[in-house]
Amino acid sequence: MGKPKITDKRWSIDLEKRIQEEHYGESYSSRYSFNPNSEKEIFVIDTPPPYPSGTWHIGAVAQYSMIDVIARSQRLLGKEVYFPWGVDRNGINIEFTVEKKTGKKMRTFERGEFIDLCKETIEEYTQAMRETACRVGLSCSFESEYLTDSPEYRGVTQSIFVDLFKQGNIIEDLRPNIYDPVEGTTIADAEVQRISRRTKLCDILWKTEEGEEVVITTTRPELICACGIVLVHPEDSRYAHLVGKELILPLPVNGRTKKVLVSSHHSVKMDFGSGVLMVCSFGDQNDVSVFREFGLEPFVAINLKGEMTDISGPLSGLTVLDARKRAIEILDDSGVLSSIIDHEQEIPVSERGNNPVEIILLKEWYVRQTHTLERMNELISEINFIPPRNKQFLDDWMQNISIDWPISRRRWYHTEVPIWYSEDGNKVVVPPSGGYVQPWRDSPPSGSEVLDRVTRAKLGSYDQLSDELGTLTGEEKVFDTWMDSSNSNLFVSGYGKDEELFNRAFPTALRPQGKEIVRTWLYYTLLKSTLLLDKPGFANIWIDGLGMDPWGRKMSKSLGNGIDANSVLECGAGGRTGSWKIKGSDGKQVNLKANKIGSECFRLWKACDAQVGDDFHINPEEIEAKYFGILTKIFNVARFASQFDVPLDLDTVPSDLEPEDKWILSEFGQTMSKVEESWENVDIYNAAQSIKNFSTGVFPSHWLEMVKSRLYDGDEIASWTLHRIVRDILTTLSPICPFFTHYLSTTLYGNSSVDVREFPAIISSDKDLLKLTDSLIEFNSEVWKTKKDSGISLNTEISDIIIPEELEVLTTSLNRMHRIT
RNA sequence: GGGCCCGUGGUCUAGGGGUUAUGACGUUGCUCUUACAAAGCGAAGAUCGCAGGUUCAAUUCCUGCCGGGCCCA
Repeated sequence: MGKPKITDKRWSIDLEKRIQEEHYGESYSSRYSFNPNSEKEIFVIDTPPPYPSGTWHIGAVAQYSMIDVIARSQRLLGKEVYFPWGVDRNGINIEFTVEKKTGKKMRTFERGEFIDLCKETIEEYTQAMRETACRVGLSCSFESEYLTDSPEYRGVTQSIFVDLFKQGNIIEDLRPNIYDPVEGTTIADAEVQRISRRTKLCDILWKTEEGEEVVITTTRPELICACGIVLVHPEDSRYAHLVGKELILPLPVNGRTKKVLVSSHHSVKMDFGSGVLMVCSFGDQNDVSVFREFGLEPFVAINLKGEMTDISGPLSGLTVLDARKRAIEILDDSGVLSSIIDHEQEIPVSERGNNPVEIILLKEWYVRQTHTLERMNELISEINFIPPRNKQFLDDWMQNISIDWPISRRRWYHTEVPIWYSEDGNKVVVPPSGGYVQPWRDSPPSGSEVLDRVTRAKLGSYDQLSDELGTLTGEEKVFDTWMDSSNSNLFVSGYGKDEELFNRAFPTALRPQGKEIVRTWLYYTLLKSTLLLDKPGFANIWIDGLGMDPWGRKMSKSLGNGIDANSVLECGAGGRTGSWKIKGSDGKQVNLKANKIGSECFRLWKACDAQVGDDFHINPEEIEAKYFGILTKIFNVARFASQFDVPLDLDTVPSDLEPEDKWILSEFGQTMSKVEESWENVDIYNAAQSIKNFSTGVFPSHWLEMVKSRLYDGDEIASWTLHRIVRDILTTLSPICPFFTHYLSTTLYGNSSVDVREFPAIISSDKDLLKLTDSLIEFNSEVWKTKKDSGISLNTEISDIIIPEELEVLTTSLNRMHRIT
């Protein structure tokens, strides 16, 4: 026994930062890097590459820190873990940022210049994001960082496109697509959001050829020129006589018939407005399916700039909104506007630009998906979902898929569609796999292939046939960013570059992600695995809930309830406290304050406070109040232990353990089996709870109190038991609190618990001894209570205490502990 | 309009057909006992959202309703 080796009085954020800085030094990559040639079981985690956009959302950081817990716990179980660090940098977000910064729209730039600007800008954000990643303690392979806008990553996306194209699973076609006219690009179903908005609901008088008046209710009078059919419900007796007749369009049109047929269809809502529906190409998805069902030729009413075409007569050249106003004026002037009322309506907008979208006919590239859903479901059924119920999000989404996935976009800072067209348009040139091409400014590289554009039959090599193709046109369009993101599991598992690794590592061991991107990232990734390899993409899929504000609402800018990740992680550093102003549920501002949180407390909170898959409330005040004390407690247990000499051999169990030592080792054994099982099942919550309960509960309160006098007497057996348990607690807690346990274990034992690659051996689990626990706790409480009630301090001697029969084996220690005479 | 999740002491939360329902924070009383007052040891505090149903037995299963949230149309 001597002075405590641990000199700090308690855990602090400054100490945490000091350890962190040391940790991310030279030893870092040897600690956590991935060895693909390892004999151990390979465990590849397909981490979600975050998108750098200024600040990193606290909910996402919380989620990410739990992925780190999984990575570290799998290492502890002896697996060779690849925890990649990727950054998603393609996409319209960074284009918006650059547009905002420069005050100029993308298309006013030269394309190459704009791309360079995007790259520079995103680089700054990438750096900040990496710092936060380190601050929260991620044990990623930062040294092999991948960027989705790198030539290497984009090259993989492009070769997968070529493979799928040759297979026939990628096609080009002229179809109605969802289009964002402001940003000038097609978007996919998954990128559409709905917002509530006030619109004008117009009742318009139409006339049959015979002059009978019919009221049609619509929010889109400007689309009358694109009307292909008018529908009533088949059971609506009010309008049965109209079916088969023709109505005259109430607005002038250009270059099309002025009459449309009335028919019946079950999709019509009888009680909406007049119950008569005009179907135009294309107001919404229903219109698309009606046009398809009735075999109607669509009219092109809106062009790529979002302006009305010639067909709209007097509205021609106006934007959709202006055209709507003008249409209402014209209808009013001609006396056919019977009423106009304000109406609350959900309208579809683009997720990225928040612009109302239109459905227009466009020639785009598609990944075929409707034909393969059944096979996909079969493969998905082989995957383990954590928690199982969150598979529902995927099932729901897949049930509603009815059209192919449009993958081409008319933007710039994305991966280019790697294809060139021959002068006659009948042949295409695709690049060899491995490289990255930019067809809008490059010629096809040597080794490219020439294919028939329709049949995809190989016609020969580009090197031989280049003279016969005429002037090539490079594709100008780019890919949906999900086309890149959905290769992440292939990319990190070695697809196309390390076949041996890929065979061992695929299906990828784990896909961790939030439930909000099931319909995009998860779905598209699984689609690719099915089409390309006919395999399930993953062994396990871990779907976590979302970080919500302290009152259970989604954090968003408009609600003013967001919390910045760094403000929580830095809370308490250098004596600074944290303070957050958040709008409460009643709309009033609420002030939250905390003195110290940091990464270790933050991670402990997330691990202990929410079952995976549930949405979690983030309240910094609560994080500190509930979890900092636990760190203090464990810190002090370690500090207490540090005043007793560490036995030379902690691995060999002494033969002369006292009964109380055997008992606590059994209790500990039970905890450890539960923790090991939880780590194996990727069950962070139960692992965390078990460690926490043991190390702040029965271990210090009962066992430690019982053996204190033995320890002070220099009893080596008690000291062995103490150090063995403390060492193993630190080891098993290290996935959750890596810096905290690193510091304590290094100081006490000279080895860091974050370097352990084998789960600690379980010493004992004697069922008979475990039975003692309840009566021991009860007995101790009674003695403490008795002393308290009689107003004597705990170290005062007491007599007349009878030790229960079942605790007889512990008599000596209990007598010394309570000073029973 | 549809789907999914949730509703357990003041707050957050575990659990799950069957003896007095888990834990934490907060509240409160006592205690600076050779690790720990940024702590310890006690205490109080819950008709498990409401109404039905199944059952010998429901907080747990079922139905409906109410409330909150997320997603989709």
